[in-house]
Amino acid sequence: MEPARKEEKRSRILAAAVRLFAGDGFYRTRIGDIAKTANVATGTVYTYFESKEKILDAIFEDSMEQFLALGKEDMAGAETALERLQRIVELHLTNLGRDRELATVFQIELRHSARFMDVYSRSRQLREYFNRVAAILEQGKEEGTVRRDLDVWFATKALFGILDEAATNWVLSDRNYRLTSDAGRIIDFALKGLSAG
Amino acid sequence: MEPARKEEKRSRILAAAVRLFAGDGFYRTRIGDIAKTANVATGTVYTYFESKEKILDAIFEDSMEQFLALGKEDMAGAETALERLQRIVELHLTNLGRDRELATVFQIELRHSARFMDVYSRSRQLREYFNRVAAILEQGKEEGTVRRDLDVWFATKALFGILDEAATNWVLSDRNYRLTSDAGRIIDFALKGLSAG
Amino acid sequence: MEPARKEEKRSRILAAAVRLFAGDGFYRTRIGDIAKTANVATGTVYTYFESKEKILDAIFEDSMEQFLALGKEDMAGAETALERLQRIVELHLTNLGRDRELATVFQIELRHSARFMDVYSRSRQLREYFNRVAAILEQGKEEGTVRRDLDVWFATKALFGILDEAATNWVLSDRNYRLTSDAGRIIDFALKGLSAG
Amino acid sequence: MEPARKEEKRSRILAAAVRLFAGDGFYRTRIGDIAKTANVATGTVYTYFESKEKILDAIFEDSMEQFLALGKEDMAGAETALERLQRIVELHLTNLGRDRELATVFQIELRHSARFMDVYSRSRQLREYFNRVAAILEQGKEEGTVRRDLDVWFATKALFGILDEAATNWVLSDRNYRLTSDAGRIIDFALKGLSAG
DNA sequence: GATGAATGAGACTTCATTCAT
DNA sequence: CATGAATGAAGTCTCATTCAT
Repeated sequence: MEPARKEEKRSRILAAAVRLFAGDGFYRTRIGDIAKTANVATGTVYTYFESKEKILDAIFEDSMEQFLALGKEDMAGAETALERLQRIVELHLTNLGRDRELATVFQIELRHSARFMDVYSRSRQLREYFNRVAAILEQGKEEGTVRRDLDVWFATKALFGILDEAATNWVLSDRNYRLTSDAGRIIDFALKGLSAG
Repeated sequence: MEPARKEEKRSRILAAAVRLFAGDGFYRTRIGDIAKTANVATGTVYTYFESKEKILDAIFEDSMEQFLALGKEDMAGAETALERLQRIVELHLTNLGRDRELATVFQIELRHSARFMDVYSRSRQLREYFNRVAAILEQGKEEGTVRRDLDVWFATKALFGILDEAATNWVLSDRNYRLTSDAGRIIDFALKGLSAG
Repeated sequence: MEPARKEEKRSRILAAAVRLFAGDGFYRTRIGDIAKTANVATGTVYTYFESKEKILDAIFEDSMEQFLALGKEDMAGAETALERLQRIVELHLTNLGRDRELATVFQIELRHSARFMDVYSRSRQLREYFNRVAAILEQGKEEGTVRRDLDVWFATKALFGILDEAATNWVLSDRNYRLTSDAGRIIDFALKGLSAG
Repeated sequence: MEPARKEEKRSRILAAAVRLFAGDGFYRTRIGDIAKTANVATGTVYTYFESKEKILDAIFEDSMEQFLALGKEDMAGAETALERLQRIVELHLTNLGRDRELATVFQIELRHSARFMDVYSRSRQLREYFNRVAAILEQGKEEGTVRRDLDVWFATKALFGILDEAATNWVLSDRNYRLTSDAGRIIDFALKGLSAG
């Protein structure tokens, strides 16, 4: 089979998995159902993925890779740290907000167990993402737009926590709003904090 | 059997479940193992809990209840919004930081699936917690220590996101630090934000 | 506890068992439910009966005993074989038709497995019953009202088969009719058969 | 897998189930034992049957279908109602008498509970059987060989009751006789009844 | 490479029975 | 005698994975 068709089949399996994981959860989704949804035979899934867990891994990796690539493009015109921060926040939200099912997998299904969490939190891609945010904050310090005494690594995690909470809330929400609509408030909070001073 | 002994057995089962859920994950933990760890027979677990999921529910509810009760006591001496905020942040971290296994269950195992997440995120206790934080921020607005234009509900969630991320990082971390040591940075970040201005 | 109260408790358990066996079937009925229905504790059931199966046995035996006793009384005025036959058929139907739940247990639940069937079919009481019917038929032969060439034992079983089928049909029927209303047709069929000659 | 091999495997499972249900009873037979006896893995049973109860259903349906088909063939040469009656009685007994284990399942295991009984007694196949017998009796009325005042439907059930009782007795009997040997007595009884007149 | 029937280990839950109180 | 919490063996069904075709 030519590579293009193979790749296409792999994608179909991955797409089916996202759909089903989001709907029924990782543990309740059966490989057979993924196969059926992807219009392949059960055994075929194993031609593309070693195990059910590896499918989850692949969803994470593929999506992160794509997200990081998008990030590179998207950052092109942004110069100042604040512009860049705004961009990266918007990208984070746009990216997750584009596909609720994928977002569900990211916000919930990828966090099944300590083992999973551990693997993902140590992943090259997530570290790369954190490094980019941290770099922006460092740049801000140099520019004088970010306060000198800020613990950059801590702030990076804090920002991630806020974005993550926003995304999870969106995924679980009954209301029908766009996730990106949170961008402004997130930036505002992150920059100025709560205090009146 | 006198109530005290019954209660004690229930606690033993719950404690065993926390230990095992934290170690092996919810799905990989067998009821039989919980029973063995709690020194009761398998069937006994079902005298106290309808199902494995109900055990998870009970861990959540008991711990949240205790946390909320603690919150009430602990807030006693705190008058100003900022004092109270400080207290509640410390309480959140102290409470989770006290027991790494329980924290693991809270930060990871309780987030198994959209269904679970949904149930927990809509729980009376979590809402009560959010309401308390929101009330503090409102108080701050009245005192003039919190800026007027702040979206209180959003800020509550953002703060929770930061605390949650800190807790999850602590749970997954190899380093041996006290979770409460993050309190200062969290307060600092939450109050002042990133920006230099 | 005085004997009367003991006996009464035993009866309550038996009555509860009949009700539940008829409704849910023997295997699906739990001892605990029988106890609850009888207003005693689970363990108490075991003071009166060795096991769940023994409860079934007791239902069979008690009811058969009562039926046979009734038979003796009831037969009093009947002299001729045909009168007696008529009486015994009516008694069979009246007795089962009186209590649909007990009838359900007799027609269905007592026939659970070859082992059960075997035990009941060899029971002293059932044999006694068959003997009485056979005796009536023998009497009929002597009187000249029953044909000489009849295989009495076979005819006894055949008659029982007809009664049994009628009872089972009644138990399973949706229609609301009295089981005794079959008596006439049964006697008619048994006496004259199908044939026109 | 070609259909023939699939069908063969299904049959093996069914045959194993008949053997074990007859020997140990439905409730005491484990799916794992059926599988072992049929030389397949436990899970394989579930490829062919949804549940243990469905296996029992399949035994009933397959056997009844075969019985009805046999009935059609066998009736070919019989013209008069009495010939046909004779044939159908013989067929009933031959069919059950051919395989004691299958007969045990039919006479005992299929009658587990009111629910089961209900389902089977309302089955298309059993009704078809009753209809055939009833049609024969009607034919007899027209021919003048069956008495005009006979309640045909009742007589059908009565005849079935006699056959059923004979079959059950055979299944439970220690003596080693052929079930068909009851045919003559059944016909005799059914035609002429008990009475001397 | 693709298929999907077969595998069989595994786990939750049930419930008859026991026994300390 | 009565209680009912505790026991733990048992069994159905599931499903990730394999492999012969």
